[in-house]
Amino acid sequence: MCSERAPDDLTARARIRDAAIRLFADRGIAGASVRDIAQAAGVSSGLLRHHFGSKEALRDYCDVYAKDRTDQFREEVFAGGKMTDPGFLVSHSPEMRLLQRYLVQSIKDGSPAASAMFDKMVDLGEEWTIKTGVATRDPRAYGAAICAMQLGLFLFADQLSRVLDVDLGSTEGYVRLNHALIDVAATTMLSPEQAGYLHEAMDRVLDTSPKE
Amino acid sequence: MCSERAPDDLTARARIRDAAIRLFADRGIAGASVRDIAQAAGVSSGLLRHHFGSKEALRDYCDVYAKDRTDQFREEVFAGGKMTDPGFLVSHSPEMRLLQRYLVQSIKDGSPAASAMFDKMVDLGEEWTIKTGVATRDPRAYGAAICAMQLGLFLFADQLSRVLDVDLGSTEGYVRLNHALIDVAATTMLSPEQAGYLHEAMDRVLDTSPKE
DNA sequence: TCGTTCGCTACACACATGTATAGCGTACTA
DNA sequence: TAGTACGCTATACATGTGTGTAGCGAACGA
Repeated sequence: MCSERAPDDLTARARIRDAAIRLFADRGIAGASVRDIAQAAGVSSGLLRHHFGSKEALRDYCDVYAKDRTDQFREEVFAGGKMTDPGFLVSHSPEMRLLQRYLVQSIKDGSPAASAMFDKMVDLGEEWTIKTGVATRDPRAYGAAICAMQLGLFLFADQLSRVLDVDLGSTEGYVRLNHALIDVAATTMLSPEQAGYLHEAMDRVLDTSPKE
Repeated sequence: MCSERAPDDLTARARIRDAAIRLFADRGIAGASVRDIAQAAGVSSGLLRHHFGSKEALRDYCDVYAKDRTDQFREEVFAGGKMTDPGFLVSHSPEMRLLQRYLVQSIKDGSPAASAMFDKMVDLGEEWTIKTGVATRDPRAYGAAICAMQLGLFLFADQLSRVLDVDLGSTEGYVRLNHALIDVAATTMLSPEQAGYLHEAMDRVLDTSPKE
């Protein structure tokens, strides 16, 4: 799709994997059947089983493929000397955007491999929070929250496309949303006074509702 | 659950609705079968059909119920004179938290009623963005983004619970996450210079990749 | 050249799901 | 008191799903 790829990677096995990633990303893991995937890859469903054994095993394979491919792409970008926020850069490639959508679905449904990736994301988010000195008493929860929010965004792509009246899969929609996200990251939605008030309110919640 | 409720609302019909909302919230719309819902409500699946006609109709009923109930709760809170951010307050009630989780699932899967609720959320977000003078050129995208991120958070509750090692369904976990969210809303993740640089980078993306 | 592996298809099995229908008992009413 | 509407169950049907198996043809090595 993007960088060089082994020629024999256009085999049926690779086509199945690509079709699976696309359908999983579009419909969620449970929403894509093995027959749909096989048909999208232009093969029989038996061949899918022949190559991967089961739907779950196919998903595992897609997990490691998506992770490896993403890491590889990230390294290429870094090696290319483009030293801006990697989190933003990675998603500029259509292939990376697809893999990202897939990984979000996979993380949401919670496979071991995907959960491990989420853990790593949160670890990085926590490190970043501490390193940059964000004003929070709970860097881990802070990092986890921004990770989950970032990922959650992808799950509402359809709704966002409708509300913004632009296809978020297109470059135009993608750029428009990212401009907004930059603004979200660069602005503040609560004043320190408001934040303090809300923190106190939350503590009161903890005190007044010990039951449940 | 929370405020007063008509006594005859404990009928099988109501139990089905409550069970549906709970299972839909936990497993997603497609992930909860009518048989599971019926069993959770302690009735036969035939009765579910007798009362609601179809799974889709049941979902529609849950949509309007959740919406009405949320609006009602919000009004009660406002009438009670507690004038803090309603967005936060609403979710302090366990029932409201459940309904919120249900609505997130329903919006994600995109029923007409749920889509209308998302539209309204985005409208409010846009208004708020303009009214408070947030520094963005695209208030609608800004409002839509924060709505989607807020909702998306709920879809990763399991992952967040694992990573933070606390049950997000408990008051303790809920409070901890909300403290972090307040910090996210009160802090800035990008300096104006960084934001400006990224905005320029995004514009360059728009220029350099007209194909696709 | 023969045998074996391998990519691949067709088909079948068991099960879950949404939907549909027949029928039973009770409560209310004319 | 007879009839009827209603709440409710049991069961069946059609379909889609993941999985399993039998078998075919080509390629490749002994």
